[in-house]
Amino acid sequence: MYQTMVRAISHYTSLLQTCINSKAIEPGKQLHAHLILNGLTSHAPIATKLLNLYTACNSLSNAHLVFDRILPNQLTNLFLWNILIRAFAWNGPYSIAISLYHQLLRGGLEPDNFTFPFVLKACSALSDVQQGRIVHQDVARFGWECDVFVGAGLIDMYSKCGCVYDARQVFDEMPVRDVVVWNSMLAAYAHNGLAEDALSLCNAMVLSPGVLRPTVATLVTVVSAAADIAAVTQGREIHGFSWRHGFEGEDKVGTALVDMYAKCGSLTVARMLFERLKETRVVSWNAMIAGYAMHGLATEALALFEEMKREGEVTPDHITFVGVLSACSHGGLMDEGRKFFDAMVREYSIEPTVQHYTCMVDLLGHSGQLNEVCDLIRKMSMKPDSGVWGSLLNGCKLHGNVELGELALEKLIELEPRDAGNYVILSNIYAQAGKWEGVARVRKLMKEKGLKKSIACSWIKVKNKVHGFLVGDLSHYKSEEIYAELDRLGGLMIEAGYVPDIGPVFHDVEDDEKMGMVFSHSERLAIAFGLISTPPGTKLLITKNLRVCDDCHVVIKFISKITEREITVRDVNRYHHFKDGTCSCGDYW
DNA sequence: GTAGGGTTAG
Repeated sequence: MYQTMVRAISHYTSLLQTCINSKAIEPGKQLHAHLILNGLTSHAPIATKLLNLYTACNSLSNAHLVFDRILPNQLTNLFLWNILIRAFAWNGPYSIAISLYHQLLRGGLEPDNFTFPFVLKACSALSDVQQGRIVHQDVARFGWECDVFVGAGLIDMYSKCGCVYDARQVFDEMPVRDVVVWNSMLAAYAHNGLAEDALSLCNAMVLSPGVLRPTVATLVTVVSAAADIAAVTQGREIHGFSWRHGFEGEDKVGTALVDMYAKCGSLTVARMLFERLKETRVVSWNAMIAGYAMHGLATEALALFEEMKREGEVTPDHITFVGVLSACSHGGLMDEGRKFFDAMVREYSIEPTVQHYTCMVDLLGHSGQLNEVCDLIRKMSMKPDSGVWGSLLNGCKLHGNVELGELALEKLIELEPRDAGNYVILSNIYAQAGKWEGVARVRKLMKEKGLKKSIACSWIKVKNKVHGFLVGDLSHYKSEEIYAELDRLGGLMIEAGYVPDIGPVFHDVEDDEKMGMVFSHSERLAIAFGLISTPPGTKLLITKNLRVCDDCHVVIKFISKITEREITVRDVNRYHHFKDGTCSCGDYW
């Protein structure tokens, strides 16, 4: 009798394995029904296969059902728990993974080095750091802190919850770290806006005596960190490093490099690397298209999109269209933008996301079709976010529409009440329209809420050192020469026909700022420093944390002509390439 | 028999 049952179980497990291999859920379900009739579902080998089948086919309610029928004596089988928790941690609902974990503990079982990474993944997916900390305590309680898999899981959990210092603490306390632990920590920095820390940790990793070989993931992470802060020098170093270490054929690294060079303004290099990629993948096309778009090179972006369609090896996805639409938006190509938006929905059956709507609002807003913007916003299937209202507000600023600007700010206050930048834009709209009482009202509102405009700051890298400048900054060791250079250029500019435009800006500055601050805006200081510190003809790259103001934009155009320099300013919104008195944005930003 | 990290937009 016992022999027969063992044979039957082995027979069914192999049948189920066939179903798992081919993800054949229907035959699997028939087998399951058969097994229920024969009372075999509670046997661990069968239950395991059924669980595997349903998780492989993403049929989690069935998996749960199987689990519930497992005999009480099988509930001590940790392996079964682990694969069930894994199923929910990977596919959701994530909260079920967590409640199963607690159920497991209540049943008196001890989680192991497999359980923790799974349940931590569920915490990450929910960004639930409280739950994550509870699990962390359990990790310590059960003595798994030194396990590299568990450690990487903890670092990743803290990182995804935005607690990068907790992640670092876990990292520091690990006695032995493998390459994935390092990669997790690099990613934690990179994804939490600490690109500089990611880059220096990468240096430490490469130099550390453990001789850890970086992996594709290491390089992809740090290249994208360099891209985030437009650190072209470090990006180039990593590029060289990856070539020397045999990663030149790795397309994923290649794509990250395409993105990095594009973000650093070297579009020719980006394109060259793009052409050298071996596989055709949609991410690579997207990176290149978006690269052109962010520099206002709409023609190139759209030509590449057409080429992508012609080659037909990859299908455009929703991110491709964010690139295409933002190319249209930055290039002021109204009709094309509409055409692509329609094509996206009709030909490619891509549901527009809020980003696509933001591009369209930007596009329509720039060309002054503000009523159409309102129609579009009404038609949206989701709640407009701050990006959408912010684009509308910017459109109102460009076209001096006070009423709609007020509406947009109202919505923005609901969504991000502490963002001073929005108030400043509305205040500028009032100022342009000569409505000084409106300016005063906004200022009062900001004061009541205790909001301060964020301090403008610009950076420039000269000889591998980053120099930062605040508005009106006098702290730089070359301050005197910087202001002298600005004075000298100011004279030349006026000769060339420059008329300062400080009207709106005067009403836009902080109360404690003095009139005339516009002459010492941070980007001008950074540019002047760049000019006096580099040989003639050197291109300058400046990064700014806010938008470039109207007057600075005019001034930089003059400077580019007078000094015969190419100047790139990467503001919070886009890139401006100044050359020979014009800007790539076509004065349109 | 189960496991951790990575690229494009915003």
